[in-house]
Amino acid sequence: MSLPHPDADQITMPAVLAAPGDETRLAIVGHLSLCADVGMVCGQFHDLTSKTNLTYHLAKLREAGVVSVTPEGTRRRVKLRCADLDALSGLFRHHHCRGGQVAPGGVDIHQLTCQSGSKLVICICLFLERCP
Amino acid sequence: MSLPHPDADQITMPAVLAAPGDETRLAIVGHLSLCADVGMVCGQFHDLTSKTNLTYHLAKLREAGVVSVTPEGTRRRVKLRCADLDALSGLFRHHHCRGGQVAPGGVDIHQLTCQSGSKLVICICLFLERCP
DNA sequence: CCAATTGTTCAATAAATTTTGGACAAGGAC
DNA sequence: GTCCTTGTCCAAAATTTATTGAACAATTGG
Repeated sequence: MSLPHPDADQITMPAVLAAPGDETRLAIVGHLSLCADVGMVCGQFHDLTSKTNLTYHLAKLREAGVVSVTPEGTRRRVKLRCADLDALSGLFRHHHCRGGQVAPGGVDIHQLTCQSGSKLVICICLFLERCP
Repeated sequence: MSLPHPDADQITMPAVLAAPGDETRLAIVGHLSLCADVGMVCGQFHDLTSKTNLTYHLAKLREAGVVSVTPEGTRRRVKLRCADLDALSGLFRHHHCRGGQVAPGGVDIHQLTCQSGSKLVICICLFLERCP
């Protein structure tokens, strides 16, 4: 039975950026980024934290849409949702650039709205490829 | 009198990524990213949270090395440390790519060490420009 | 069917983080 | 010098997050 994951259009940049804002989850994402194609099974993270805590943190990452978790017998395979996150990032860059009339002080960032109609997405440009 | 800021070589990727892992600080960084050249003064964030809480969150971002805070009379100007963060990001990409022999399962990410000798930096590749 | 393995659930606990509001400090304007 | 504005400090409270370990569930292998 598959686990609940947010649809691609339900993934928001704040949630995606907030999810790794914890040392354990950051380490998990770091490991996964090195083998994005095949992912990893839960057992491979046991040196990071306890089994129980791992369950907790992987749920956080799954619920944020950062990873997908797929049962494989008694194991579960975890992968970064690269395609969805790339799409989110790309979509965001597109809109951020469009809205990118930067004025000193209070730019109304509410004008930055994703095309998909998802919740307001706020950028951390320094982590993303900047507009040319 | 200037406020204490970490030197550029004391800024670590985990701290930089973790600092915006809070809705309020994420919003602050989002605002700042839209006017990176001139930054903003504290008063411009008052619609985000209370003055006291703002003091707390800006201290968090300053201590992580994400922003610089400069007194200007009774006001304080906050700016993203773009140059330092770009340097961190660039340095990290350089080393991540060098170390980037990706094997399924347990890649020893401890081999990924910043040239500057700062603490181990773990990448969230999906947020950074990928290696060609 | 039983044992082993993997991972989850649960409630409780601990730790960390965020928020609060009044008092306070520093700089600027008059 | 006084008043105003901006932002800080402080301790306490509230909220959130992370961790724990035993019991449990599902799958696999024999």
